[in-house]
Amino acid sequence: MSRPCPQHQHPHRLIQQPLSDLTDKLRQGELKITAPRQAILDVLRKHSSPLTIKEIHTSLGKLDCDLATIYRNMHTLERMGLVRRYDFGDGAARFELSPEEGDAHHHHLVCTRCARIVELDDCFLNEFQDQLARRHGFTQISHRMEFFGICPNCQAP
Amino acid sequence: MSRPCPQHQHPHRLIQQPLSDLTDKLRQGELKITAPRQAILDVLRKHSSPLTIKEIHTSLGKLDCDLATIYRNMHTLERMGLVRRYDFGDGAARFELSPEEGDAHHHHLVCTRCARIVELDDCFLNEFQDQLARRHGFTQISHRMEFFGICPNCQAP
DNA sequence: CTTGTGGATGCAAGCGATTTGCAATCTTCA
DNA sequence: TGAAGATTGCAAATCGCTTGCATCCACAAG
Repeated sequence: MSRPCPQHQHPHRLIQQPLSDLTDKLRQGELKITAPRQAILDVLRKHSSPLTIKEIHTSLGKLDCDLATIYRNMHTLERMGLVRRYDFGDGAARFELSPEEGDAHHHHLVCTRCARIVELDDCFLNEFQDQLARRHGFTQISHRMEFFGICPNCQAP
Repeated sequence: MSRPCPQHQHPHRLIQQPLSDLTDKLRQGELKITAPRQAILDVLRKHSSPLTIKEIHTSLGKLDCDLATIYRNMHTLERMGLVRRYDFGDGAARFELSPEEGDAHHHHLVCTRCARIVELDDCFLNEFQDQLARRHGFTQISHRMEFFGICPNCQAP
């Protein structure tokens, strides 16, 4: 569903080797392995919570690539299913590495004071979405859901 | 919680008359009753689904006030609790009149093709939020949740 | 190892939504 | 009616993000 062009299989991809590394997945998606690309994935690997483009950019440090490059890459990686996009409603998209194949997606609990992010368990909305589909005749139902609050550290003493 | 300056009660507000009209609520919030303000509320009253700033602006028709005025007013009205802000992820905030006092808030099911919006029933997340609060020590938990899909009319025949 | 080709990048300009500074205007209460 | 402060209009600025274009680089074919 998020894998592009399955009909244009290149020879080396017919060998179904285990794809343990993100680099392999890049190759599998016909993407060139470039320095910015690898660096971005490294940054995401090092962080557990979703990062904004700006945060990714500063985390890149010495490999100071253009913001446009990061924006373009996030689109590409998202289209490939390697990263997941979140929207916490503050106007800046956030990205994190997709959960391992087969894992359900999850949601977040965000502290509105310090921006600390708690990753919640698997999503429980599948059944509800099925209900919605039946009741309203919609197909391909998806959702966005995030929780906000004030974390223990930020509550007045 | 969203009512500002309760200590500066003006005489006429001490008479607890029923506030049937939004105009009264404006007055109660120490807001001046201006033409743009009334017109914006009229527009929202006439529409059942959330409107973007642009939609509000064109709906205003002959009372063609500045976009900045609408933006500023939406902030003010939101802060007063008179309107509610929604974010469907397309980069434009949407607003609708707050549900009547005591009514639970609701969520939306948005068609990603024609933008048709189905208003869903009362929200069922209160209990889950309480769990979150207990488990993670957060307070004042709120959430955003919207559903997306393809409505019956937009599905290929 | 050299090379051709298309994808990828950097740079700068552009875009849409939203915000803000400021002077002029209007609502409201005394 | 008049003063004080809120509100508006206008224009410029911001912010996140996108795009056009020339250059560059990864990579596989020779």
